[in-house]
Amino acid sequence: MGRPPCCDKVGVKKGPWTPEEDLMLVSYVQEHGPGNWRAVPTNTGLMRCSKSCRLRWTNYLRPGIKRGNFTDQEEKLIIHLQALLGNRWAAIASYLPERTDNDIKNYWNTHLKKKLKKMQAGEGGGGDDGAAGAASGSDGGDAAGDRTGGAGAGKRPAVPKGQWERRLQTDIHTARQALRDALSLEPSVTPAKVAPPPTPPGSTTYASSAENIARLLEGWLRPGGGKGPEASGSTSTTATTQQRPQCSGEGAASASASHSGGAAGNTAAQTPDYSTETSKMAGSAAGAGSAPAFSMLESWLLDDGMGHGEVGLMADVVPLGDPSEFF
DNA sequence: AACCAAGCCAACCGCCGGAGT
DNA sequence: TACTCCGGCGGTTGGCTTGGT
Repeated sequence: MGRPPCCDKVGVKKGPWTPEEDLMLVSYVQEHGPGNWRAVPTNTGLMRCSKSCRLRWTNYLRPGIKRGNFTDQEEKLIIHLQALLGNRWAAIASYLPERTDNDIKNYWNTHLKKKLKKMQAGEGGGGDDGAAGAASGSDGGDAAGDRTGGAGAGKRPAVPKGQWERRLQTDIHTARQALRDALSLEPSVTPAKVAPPPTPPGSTTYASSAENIARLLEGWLRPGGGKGPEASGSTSTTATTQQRPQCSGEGAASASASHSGGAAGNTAAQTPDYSTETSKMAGSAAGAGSAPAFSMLESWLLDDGMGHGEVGLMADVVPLGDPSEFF
């Protein structure tokens, strides 16, 4: 009812984030932990909407985020989960702790949708149709969102959150089965077989403090070093896939050590606790690829004992153990 | 070499539910 | 109980990049 906008539109900066802004945000989160986003712009001097800050953090600066290079297994997982859950990207993302819902959503919209369509067009198209089949069974990739909500704008599930979570829990077993099927279709696609994504050049260790981040950014901002500040607009691509993770992920890793629940911790899409991963990630950042993640996936699938309907299973499985196995 | 179209992705927008007062 | 605030989610868009002509 007449709720004011989350931030005044005047004097609020929009558009791509600059490295400086990222730095400010990361530094702030390091100090205070994520959450209380409302206070972020005022406390940091960022001319950004609180929402924008949160988004930037969760989609980009948060530790443990892997960008680009979706593996076959990830693809399959997404396809299956999408078939099961519809366009609940946050829920889907909770099964892929390294991915953000935005990333998954984008990937779905730009790649997977088409892929599935193609597969269906080519029908019978054997190959990986284990996955495709599952997806096509439900909604064929398009308009998937409608399967959930329907009501009104069709934006929300018709069921309240609690119910949705319960439903998700019951879906877990179905999901598992589907995943088992998918993976068993290609038993040869073992972690070892999956070519790890190329190691980003210069990915050594991570910033674990504001200082380090600053140092990283220094190189970043140096005119010679890549695209320079102006390119910040395109924090995208180049800077993104290579340098950014260094500063963001790790820098923030220690930050989240202090994140005391803040905003986190209610739904299935809950973000994992990164508090332990800081240094470990550094070591593994070098060449991990995604293979280990799928070892975890496999063990998750095989571990029938653990599944008492926990939501955010992967999130449970993943960060609590040894994160280094993951990244 | 220049132009155009398609693809991709980061960010924005609006809505909703939960928590707090 | 009613109201407000805040954070989260999914859909959509704008702008940059890449590929084709």
